Amino acid sequence: MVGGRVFSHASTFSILLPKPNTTLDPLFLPASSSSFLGPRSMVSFADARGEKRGRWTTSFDGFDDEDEMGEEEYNNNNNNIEQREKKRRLSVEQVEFLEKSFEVENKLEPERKIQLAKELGLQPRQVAIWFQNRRARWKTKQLEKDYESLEASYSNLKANYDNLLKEKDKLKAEVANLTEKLQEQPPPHKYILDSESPHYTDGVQSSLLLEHCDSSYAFDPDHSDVSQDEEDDLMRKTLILPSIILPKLEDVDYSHPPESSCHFGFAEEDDAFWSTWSY
DNA sequence: TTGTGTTTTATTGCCTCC
DNA sequence: GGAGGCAATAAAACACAA
Repeated sequence: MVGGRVFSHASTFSILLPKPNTTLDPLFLPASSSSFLGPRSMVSFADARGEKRGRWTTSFDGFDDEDEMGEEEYNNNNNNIEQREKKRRLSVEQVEFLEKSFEVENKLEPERKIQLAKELGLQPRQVAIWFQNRRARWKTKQLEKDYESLEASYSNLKANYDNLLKEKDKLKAEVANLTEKLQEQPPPHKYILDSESPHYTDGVQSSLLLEHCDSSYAFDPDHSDVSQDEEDDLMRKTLILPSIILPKLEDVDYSHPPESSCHFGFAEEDDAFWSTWSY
C-alpha cells in the first residue's frame, strides 16, 4: 500500500465538529441528540427521493448560512459552485460510530438508518451508502481471507500428497528389491511330474509334501512373472503327486505306521510323525 | 510540488423481493 | 412498480515518494 488514508483530515474537520457522544448505542440512537452534526459532513439532497434511475442527486444546498459552515467555506460556497459539489468525507467520529454500528449489524433497517442519520447529521441515503460500501469492503476482505485459507489448505494437502508419493516409490523399490532376491534363490525342491499322467491324484495327499517345497515361492501371490495358467500348471506339478508314488488316501491304512519300505517319499525322520499316530 | 497509488464517497444499472 | 441490495465505476480526498 503506497497511499492509504489515516484520517489526517480529521484535524481539519474536527474544528467544526462537536465532541461525539460516546455513550450512544450505535444500534439504537436517541433521536434527540445530534452529536455528530457538522457542516463538513452535511450533504443535502435536492430531493430525498430522486428520479427513477438517478435515485439520488447530490447538492450542497444544505448549507443554509455562514454560521453552519464557517466563513471560508461559506465564501467558497458562494464563489465556486463546482467546489461546493465536491464530496465530503465523513469525520473520524462519524466513521467510528458507523463502524461500531456495522459491527453490531451489517444490514440496515429503515428505522435504524433514520436514527443513525439523525444522530450523525447525515442524510439517510449517506448512511445507506456507507453501509453498502462497508459491506463491499467486508466482502473483499472476506474473500482475501478465504483465499488465504484455501491456499494454506492446498499447500498442506500437496505436501501430504508429495510425502505419500515418496513413500509409494520407496515401497515400490523395496518390492522390486525383494522380488529380485527371490528370483536369485535356487529353485525350490519340487516333485515335477507330468500332470497328464494316468495316476494323477487329488490334492489332499499331495499336501503332505508341502513341507518339502519352498512354499514361499510356490505361493508367492506377487510372482507376477508367471501367468495364471502357468501358475496353475506349476501348482499341479509341484503339489500333486501321482498315485504311482502316493497311494490314494482311501488306500492307506492309518491304523498303524507304514512300513519302512513305504514312506510315501518322506525321509526317515518323518517316522516320528507316525510314532505319534494313534486312534 | 507533482505524479501516482490507495481509499472513500457517491452514482448508475441491474436484479430481486414484496 | 417501488424499495433496496449489489457490482462496477467515477471522482474526490488523501498519502507518500521523488
